Amino acid sequence: MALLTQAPKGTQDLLPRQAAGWQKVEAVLRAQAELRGFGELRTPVFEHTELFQRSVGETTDVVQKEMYTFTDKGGRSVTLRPEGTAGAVRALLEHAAYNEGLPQKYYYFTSCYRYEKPQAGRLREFHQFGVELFGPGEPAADAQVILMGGAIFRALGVKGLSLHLNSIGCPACRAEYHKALHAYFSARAAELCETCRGRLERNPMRILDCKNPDCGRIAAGAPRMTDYLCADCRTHFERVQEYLRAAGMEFTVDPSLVRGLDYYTRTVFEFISTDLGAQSTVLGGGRYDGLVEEMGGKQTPALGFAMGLERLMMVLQAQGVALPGPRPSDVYLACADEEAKACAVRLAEMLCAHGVAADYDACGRSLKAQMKYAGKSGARAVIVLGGDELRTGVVQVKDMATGGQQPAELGAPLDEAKVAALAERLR
RNA sequence: GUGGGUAUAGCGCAGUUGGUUAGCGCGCCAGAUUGUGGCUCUGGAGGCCGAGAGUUCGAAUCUCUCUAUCCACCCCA
Repeated sequence: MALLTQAPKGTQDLLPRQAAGWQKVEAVLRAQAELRGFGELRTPVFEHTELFQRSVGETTDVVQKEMYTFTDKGGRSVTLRPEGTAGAVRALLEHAAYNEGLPQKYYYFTSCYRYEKPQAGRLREFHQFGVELFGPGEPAADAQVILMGGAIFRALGVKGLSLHLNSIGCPACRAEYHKALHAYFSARAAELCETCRGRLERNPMRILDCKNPDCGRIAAGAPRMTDYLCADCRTHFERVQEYLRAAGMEFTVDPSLVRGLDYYTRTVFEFISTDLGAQSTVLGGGRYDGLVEEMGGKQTPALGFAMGLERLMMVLQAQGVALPGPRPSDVYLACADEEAKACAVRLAEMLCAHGVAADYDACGRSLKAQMKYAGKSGARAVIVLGGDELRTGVVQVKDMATGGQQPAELGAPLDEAKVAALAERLR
């Protein structure tokens, strides 16, 4: 197929039929965020490349091989955002929003870009809904964010998701743990797969996550982060679990749960679906208490999550959750002859001004074809306009569900008050 | 970046051991006595059979290369 008529690899169009479903889902997400005191944040699609290098981490796959980076005409290196947190932190610092008082609670809808090979649930342009909290260091914030995730899925009617929870500690206790892990895996390096032998030096925690059965077997006996947490981190993690239990939220502590972005500390979590392919995480997030400081701000506890909207839509689809289509017309104005067209055009605008969805034919179709279109498009009512109606100022309002007709007086010419009365009936 | 699968109409698919005008369903458009949808019937439009080479009298069908797409690894949402 010609390049001209094909969207770039890993991108998707949403036609009205799908977009209507997205709007519905977005409305639910927005409402859930606003219920909990979050306000919307909008940041640019591209940022200075350095922002992502610093926040996401130089050694991560995202930064090393997945970013859409280019030099603009002014010689600056900019990058299409691969995730949403970096921009949120930058905005917080740039506007000194912390001076307005903490906490700062943001939610956002973003498109994100990663140069990856597409597969099920993985695109080059994908969309996230996310939240970020700046300021709250207490485990109650972790609970709020996680419970909000659960509430979103409940509100959308998604079932069967499992919540995986872990703590990867603070830099201090994680260093201890890394040492222990490194020692453990080094002793068994020969049995590990090739990629894991590479991970041994770079990030031994990733070995825990390896799907190779041999590595999995070895990882099962590896030291657990939870056994190495310092007192503060341990207490924090226990509290989070306590609050979740108190709220009736089911979860499993998963010591192999590791996040791929460098900024995470302490609590990390994922909502995982069995209705997706290999990319089964619908929502992932955690705490990043060190990031604001790393970016040049004051030490500020923070946390958040992001959910993949394409993945969410895939789960909804797989579970047969019904979503609305485009809004059908409240009334379709069918013209029996050419003279009626001017009246239809005017009447439609008058009805729209009253909030009534009114449409009419502009393809030059026969009356029969107009009726057919009205029926197919789901119009709730039809008014046929022709010589009689124009003369008498009285129209028949046909209910498309029942087929019954009721007269309505509109006046000849059209009378504002009478049209308003009709609008009231149709709405 | 590394594997494997698949490419025929807008969508979903047939297409025999290579054989002449490439089919089916849905959808789309138009008709079925004059100003009324859904059901039914009739007709119609729409394909360089992913692209390019090769084998052959003859290729949607066999071979090779490329491209796209899907799935998986990796990684993540």
